Amino acid sequence: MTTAKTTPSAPLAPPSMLDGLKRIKVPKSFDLLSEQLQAEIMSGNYPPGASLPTERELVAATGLSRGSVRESLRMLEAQGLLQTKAGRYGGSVVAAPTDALLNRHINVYAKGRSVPWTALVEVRQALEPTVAALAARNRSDDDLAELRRIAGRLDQAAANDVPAFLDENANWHAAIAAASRNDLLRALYSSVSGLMMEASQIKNFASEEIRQKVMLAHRRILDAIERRDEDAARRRTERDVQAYARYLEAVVQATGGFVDSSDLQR
Amino acid sequence: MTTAKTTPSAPLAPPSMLDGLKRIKVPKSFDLLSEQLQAEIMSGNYPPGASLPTERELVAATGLSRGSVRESLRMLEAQGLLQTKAGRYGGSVVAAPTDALLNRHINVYAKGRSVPWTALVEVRQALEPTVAALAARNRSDDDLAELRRIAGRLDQAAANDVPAFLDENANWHAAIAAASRNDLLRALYSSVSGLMMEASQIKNFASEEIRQKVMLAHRRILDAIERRDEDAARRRTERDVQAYARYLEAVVQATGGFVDSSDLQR
DNA sequence: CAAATACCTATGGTCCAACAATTGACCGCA
DNA sequence: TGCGGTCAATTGTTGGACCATAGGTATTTG
Repeated sequence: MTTAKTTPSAPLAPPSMLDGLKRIKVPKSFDLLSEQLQAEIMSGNYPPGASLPTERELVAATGLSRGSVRESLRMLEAQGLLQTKAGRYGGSVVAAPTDALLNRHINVYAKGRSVPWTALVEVRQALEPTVAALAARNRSDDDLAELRRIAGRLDQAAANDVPAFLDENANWHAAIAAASRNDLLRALYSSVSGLMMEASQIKNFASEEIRQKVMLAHRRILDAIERRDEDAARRRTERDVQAYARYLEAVVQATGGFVDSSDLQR
Repeated sequence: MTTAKTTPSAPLAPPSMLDGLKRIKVPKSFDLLSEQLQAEIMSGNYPPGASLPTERELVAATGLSRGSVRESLRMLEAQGLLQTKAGRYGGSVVAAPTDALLNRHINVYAKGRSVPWTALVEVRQALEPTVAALAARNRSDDDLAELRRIAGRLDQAAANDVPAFLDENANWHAAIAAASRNDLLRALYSSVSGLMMEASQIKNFASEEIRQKVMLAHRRILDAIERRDEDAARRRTERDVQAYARYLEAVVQATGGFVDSSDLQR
């Protein structure tokens, strides 16, 4: 090393060899393989249903050990990209990511970051009016029939059966989301909605009065969806969601505490 | 076996032993462990930063082999719940799920399911007005300064530097999302927004005229955010997003084709 | 001939043991 | 005090072996 390194009196600004260097991350073998496989799959060369090579073939192709190969496969499996079957003619098959998987990941994110309850309400506030509007636009007759059935069961349960009411309410939201005919929107909305429901149950949110209001609100929205009136569906949902948000705020004020998702943790 | 099994003339309705049985799914060891660890982490007993037992301790505690334990850890790592370091005093520590991870999962979902471009637009249409409104409500002075800087660079790039323009536009959206002070909303919006940007780039969407309109729209929204005018921010964003959607529809009509996310796949 | 049955075997699932690579802490020296 | 080397615990990776699973196929059976 030259003495210039530490002498402050160096005549020229010493061009350090360090300049061209950045943080070096040593990749792990299983990371490399899993990224490679993921790229391959997402490139479209392996559509859902396509079979991956067997573990032993991957071992031969990559030069890695079977353990490392398996760790890579587990990573893709955890992301919902793969599904693995044992036995002869088994193996790993490319899978279409499911709503349930995305739901889990959103759950992990929300709980892991302790996303406050208010934030969930805000996201719902953003999504639900559009969901309703799209449902009004794209619903099928079957969707409508299903919504009617759920609304009926909701009416029945509203009077005395709180658990059933909450359950049917969840079904209601899921059904509207399905009717919107937008996979991504449905998945996102269902996740957030489910997260909130969970919180509502814990907070014992379904008073008699609330249940009645929810019921009526659903009826009005159902009406708009039936008439395929997008604007009405959107406006009515906006109103309901805002009312809910205000009510929530009042409750938070009343209980004086800050309600966050840690309440969700059993 | 009794002969009654196949005789149709059995006097009584034969109460079959099969009645109480349902489909049995044999669990894999690594699935069991990973679920157990995930439950433990999400229960809050292990907040981000907490250390998990070492692999060999887990082996001792569970009776599984180290390979199975490692496969479990890889699954959690792929979900963003863990981060593992090698070396003495290394090991697995609980991590707070990052936006990047959720982004990846949403990408996997959208591309894996070939979510059409129009669906992305719809989700954006749902999220962006609320994002803008919340940004107007919750922005800090630093947020505002950052937005101003980006708007300035956007103006500069609009005339001739399309790549820089697209880049700064992405920054703009990210900055607004950050100013909304809602982690989940920010993560969801950034993901969807990024997905759309990618598509826009490929479709060569940034004509001179469009760039000018985008610039003006941003200026108007920036103004509303500066004045902390939630309603204005929401309304203006709604208008812009709708205009964008209509423009998109026109382009789709013109090209005559159906544009879906498979265009994103290289 | 048809149906039930018994193998057959390729594939993932699991375990074990060993060694390599990594990395923070510790210690000794100048 | 600061620097460098050593140490040791922990993950990373490999190889091999055997078990469990499950679809196909041949065989037996009626």
